[in-house]
Amino acid sequence: MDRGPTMIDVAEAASVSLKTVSRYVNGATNINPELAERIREAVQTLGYRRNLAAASIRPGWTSRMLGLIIGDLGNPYYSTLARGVEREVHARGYILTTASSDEDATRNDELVDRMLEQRVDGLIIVPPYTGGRSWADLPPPLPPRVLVDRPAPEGGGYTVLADNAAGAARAVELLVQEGATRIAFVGDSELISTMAERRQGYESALQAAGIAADPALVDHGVHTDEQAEQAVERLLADQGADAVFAANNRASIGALRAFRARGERVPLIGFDDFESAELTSPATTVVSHDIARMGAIAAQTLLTLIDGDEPAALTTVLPVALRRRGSERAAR
Amino acid sequence: MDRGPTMIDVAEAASVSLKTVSRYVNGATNINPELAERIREAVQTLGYRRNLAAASIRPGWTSRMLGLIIGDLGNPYYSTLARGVEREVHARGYILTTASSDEDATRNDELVDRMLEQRVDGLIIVPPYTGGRSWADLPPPLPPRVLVDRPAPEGGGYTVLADNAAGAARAVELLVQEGATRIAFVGDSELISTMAERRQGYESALQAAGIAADPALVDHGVHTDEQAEQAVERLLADQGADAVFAANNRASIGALRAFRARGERVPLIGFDDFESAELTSPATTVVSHDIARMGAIAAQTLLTLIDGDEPAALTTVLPVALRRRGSERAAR
DNA sequence: TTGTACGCGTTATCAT
DNA sequence: ATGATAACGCGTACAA
Repeated sequence: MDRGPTMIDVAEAASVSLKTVSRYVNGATNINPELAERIREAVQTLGYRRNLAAASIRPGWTSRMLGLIIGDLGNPYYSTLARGVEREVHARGYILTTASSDEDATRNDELVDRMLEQRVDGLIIVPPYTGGRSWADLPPPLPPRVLVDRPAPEGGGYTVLADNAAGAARAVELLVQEGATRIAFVGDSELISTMAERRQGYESALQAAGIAADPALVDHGVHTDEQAEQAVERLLADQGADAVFAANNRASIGALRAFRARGERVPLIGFDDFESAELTSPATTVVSHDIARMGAIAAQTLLTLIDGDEPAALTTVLPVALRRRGSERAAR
Repeated sequence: MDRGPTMIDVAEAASVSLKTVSRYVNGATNINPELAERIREAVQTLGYRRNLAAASIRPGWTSRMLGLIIGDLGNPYYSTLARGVEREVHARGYILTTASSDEDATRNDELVDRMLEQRVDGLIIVPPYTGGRSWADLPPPLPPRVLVDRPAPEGGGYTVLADNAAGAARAVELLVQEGATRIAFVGDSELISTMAERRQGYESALQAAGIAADPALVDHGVHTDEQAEQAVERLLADQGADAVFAANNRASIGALRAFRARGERVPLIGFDDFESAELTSPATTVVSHDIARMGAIAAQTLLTLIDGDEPAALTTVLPVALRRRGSERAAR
């Protein structure tokens, strides 16, 4: 099998030593222009291509590869996050290997192992919901790591988060202000820290409004659009909910489906924006944050660590904004 | 800097030769159980981790890394595609380095170079709209490559596509059937082959229906939601369009926005499904194909090539389905 | 079955 | 400024 021309071939073709070629390829300045020209020519005619894998095994050298592990690349939320990371790291000459953990701790651990074996220079991870190995249990040496969207189950580490509790509280506050008293909470498992925080924001806003929280109005078992639709249908029919706080975009979409199927809607506010929130009737009000920016900040934090510098903060909490579009009001 | 324990360290700790450790790590069977146990122990206590980068430079060994270059990871269309690819290659033990070209040929070429230098075992590429370097101009050795979603500008190579012309024709056919005679075409640049094909399907369906194509009803200058909104507004107001064929999901969303702003809609069919097509009123009819499957097939084709086998087809064309939801009918 | 010695493509040391 | 040579971590002839 042809492995392509190497530096040695280039050196021979240019009648120059190996080291000089290495210098040339790495952009060293102190090279005789005449030799440089010979090398350039040899590189051109031979079609020489650097072997970064070989270079990276040298002491002091790195792969200039970063790893990103998220829940599901197919989910627009995560792909937007990935895009934010990508922009930042590409600008610095890194390439990104991306992988989906499917929120499975074992899968996540396997991916981490694989990327460590591949000798990535750093890792950005959205920790899976629960379980899995603690970072501290891994044998050194370990590259820098930054957590995004959720803190690590075991805590600790550089982390970039959204202000989930405040966002949820803000949403519930507005629903109360619009006259709702029985506000349903529809979301994913409480084991996910973002969900726990949103739930907490929901509770505290109710408390602040002097409304007793009714556990029957809360559904934490929603993983898909379909489950969300059923949950909302049930909460409307059986629990007399007079407003819905949808704790993620799947829940929002499920709620909208339930409204449509029922031919009747109640005030709704969702967490996280979604592509066509403005196209629904009425347009859907959401609390949301800049996901791409969250990714970019995580990337910046990681690159700072790789440079050996100290990031500004151990935990960065991003603000959440209310995008008021109409769905928070009662029908008609 | 600590580079971590190597095979040599493990061999010493287990009082065994380097080669035996190598055998153990690579899962060879013919190993003295006693030595294997000693090695296992040493690996454990030392926290040994394989260095895949070092292994990959050996002759006959590969990086077990694949490269994926798409237009924009942030676009749900491409992230779904990426997810499809990911599923397939992970199952085979490969990791995926993903990158966005932003449809820029130069950027695309840079990314290709970078991945070749990183010695990926194969490449899956959504070719940028136009220009750039021909694959044939690259010096060998080159890993296998598969094109997805669009053929290479220079033609050739293994390619996986959707049946764009048929899909577009199907959509226009239905709009005609519903009574439309002045159907607007709203899409991105004709330089993109998918767009050219959809345009062609649009034309041929009109012709088949005996309707003269009016170039004034065609807008190929739409790259964003906003531009699509403006284009549709203009086509409705100035050109008397009585239906809209939106040639991609950005165009669909722009059309829906325009309808909303105008307070008046006309029959609409879009190309490519989008997250909340079912939530609009009426629900949006689209022609679409299984994007994740397209990615999976591209991945399978690539893996077949990597195995040294011959893929079943040089070009695979995936069927497009009509999802009828209501928006193809006239208002009220 | 196990070990020795070498090569993979690159960069760094050190002498020239 | 340039070149000979030694690593880097690993897998494989080939010998034992």
